[in-house]
Amino acid sequence: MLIRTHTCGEVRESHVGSTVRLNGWVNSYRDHGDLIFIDLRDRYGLTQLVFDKEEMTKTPAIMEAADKLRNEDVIAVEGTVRVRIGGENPKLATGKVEVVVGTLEVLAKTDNPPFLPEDPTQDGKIKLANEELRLTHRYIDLRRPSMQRILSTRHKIYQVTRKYFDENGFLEIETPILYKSTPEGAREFLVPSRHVSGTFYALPQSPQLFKQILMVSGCDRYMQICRCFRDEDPRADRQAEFTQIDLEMSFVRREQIMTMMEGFVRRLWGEVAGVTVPPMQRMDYRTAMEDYGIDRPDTRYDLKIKDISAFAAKMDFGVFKSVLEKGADRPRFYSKKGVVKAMRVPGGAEKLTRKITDGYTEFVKGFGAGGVAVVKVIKGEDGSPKLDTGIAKFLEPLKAEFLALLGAQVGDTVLFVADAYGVATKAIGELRQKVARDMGMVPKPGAEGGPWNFLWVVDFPMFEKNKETGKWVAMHHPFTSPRDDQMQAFLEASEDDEVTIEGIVSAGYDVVLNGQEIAGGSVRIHDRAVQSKVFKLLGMTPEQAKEKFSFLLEALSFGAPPHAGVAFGLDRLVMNFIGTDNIRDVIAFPKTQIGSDLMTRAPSYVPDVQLKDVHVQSIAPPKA
RNA sequence: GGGGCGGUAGCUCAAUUGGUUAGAGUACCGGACUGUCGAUCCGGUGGUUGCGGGUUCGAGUCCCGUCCGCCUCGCCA
Repeated sequence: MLIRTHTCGEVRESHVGSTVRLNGWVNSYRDHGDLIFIDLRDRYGLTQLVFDKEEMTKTPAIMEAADKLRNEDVIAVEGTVRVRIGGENPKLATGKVEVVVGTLEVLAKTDNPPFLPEDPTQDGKIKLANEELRLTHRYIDLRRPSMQRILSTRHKIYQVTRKYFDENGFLEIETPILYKSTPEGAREFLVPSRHVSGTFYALPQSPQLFKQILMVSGCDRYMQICRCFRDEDPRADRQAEFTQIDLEMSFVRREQIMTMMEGFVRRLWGEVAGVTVPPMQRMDYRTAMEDYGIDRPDTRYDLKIKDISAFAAKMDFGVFKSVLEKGADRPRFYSKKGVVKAMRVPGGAEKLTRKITDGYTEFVKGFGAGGVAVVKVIKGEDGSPKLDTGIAKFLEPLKAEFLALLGAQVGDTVLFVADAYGVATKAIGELRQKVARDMGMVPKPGAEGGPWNFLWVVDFPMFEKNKETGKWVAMHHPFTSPRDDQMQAFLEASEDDEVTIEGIVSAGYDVVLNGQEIAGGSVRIHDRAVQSKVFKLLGMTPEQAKEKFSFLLEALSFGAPPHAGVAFGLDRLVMNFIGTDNIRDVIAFPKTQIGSDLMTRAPSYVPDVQLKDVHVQSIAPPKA
């Protein structure tokens, strides 16, 4: 075989006159009979090859072989670099030169490929094949230049991550993939044991407990780029199998680990995107929920939400009145109290047509809310603001107060959602994001010059009530510590003191980037008594806690240092750098919505003998 | 588990809204061509319209079921 001396991306004018060998795939061919051009591709780029009959008088067989070359054949060539005779191709980095082939070796002929690994063009003349087809033949799809760029960006992130944490004294330590089942939170993937019939491992949702135990082990600073598994339905930005940058530090409190994380974010964006990340803002959970209706606010646009319940109570509008009257008045975050929330949309009067705002009602219904009330502020005949459409007549008697309350001006639309606190908050929070998109207020970061808005969200509640069971569940996870100044109150709180427990704030923190959670973590509990109390509040008996987490509780009782940690969603980091909304784009071999790998056709049926080995019997009907 | 969208040559899409033999571009096959770079020109092959039922004189089109893919609600400690 003609082993390559250069890649297809590096041949330049400086190579003119020299003999080179190239290996790669036929990207395209232009056959003029006795003159054939081939664009040869590898992951570094394209180089034009020329097969010229006049130069092949001694080896005419090469012309015949070149004539038969087709897209995606794999070849090796040896030839001479020269300046292009037909003029430069400015689209290619190698566009000033070409290689006149003297020797051709066909390394592999291809069958007619189901699609060609071409990136879509701006003009729409080249379109991507179906994702389904591309995933089935992912080996072809990954040849696309943009997929190669994604894989290399991902690689770069791995390298910067390891370098940063290595420089800061972190040890990279692998934790088991065959984990203990701890069925809190996400549904787990189970793996049956062959040695002990009837028992199962679970694949880790995260290496949470092992990394805490590494702290007890004196490892002091740990990191790992690890695969995590959650057997829940996926979304455009969620896969059952995903990658985290996982870490944990000993002898720190919240401030120290947040500083370490910010340093990482700054390094990563600096090295991968050439972006200087300013000091990150902080927002407490309560403010996020009140002003943005979500725990991961997108601060690239303003569109703040305002609770106008007190004002709305003065309106003679039946819908608002009945909402405000219904619902138990519970004091904190998950109050069932009826509220009226409003959002002023600057410039909305023109852009948000009746059709669009009608759509908003359908939209919020999806989140359990009844609908969206609308009012427009238009210019009256005397030039002063006038309320128009929707609920204008109900607002008219309180117009001045209303305009002042929301700072509404001519040209604005104000949208209202009235419902129980939790429903209204969620609905208008989601609506806020939709309105921002509809209004064209969401700039794309990176290439389009939009901002990278990083934000810490802190001071989450420790616990929330499960809507169905009415039991306490940990908002983050049950190993999260109360904030230091809350510890005393937490330990002293009686279990049935719901008001106090609901008000306990944790030492957790999330990193939010442009409305997306990219990392989350917390100071952990390192005191066995605190951990036991959390388990108890979550409804676990001491026996159950012991059965599930005895190793943790024991570890905590044998000298556990104060520690804290974080996990970054690596796939989402890549998505941000690449600018895609599709997580499958940034994973080499992703799965579909029902968890199948279209290329390998996993999952698959296995022979009964294999099941018998692991003491499992399938209750599913046999399938051909 | 719920809601929505989609599946037509290898690929990307059409098919006058139920009406003749399901078309086009591209890919592929054959031919021509020495300066192309989306090469061009000429000719050709290629379809159980995802699958199974039903309605109808007649179904790619309507109905039911099913499979697959995507988006989404729930879910994701």
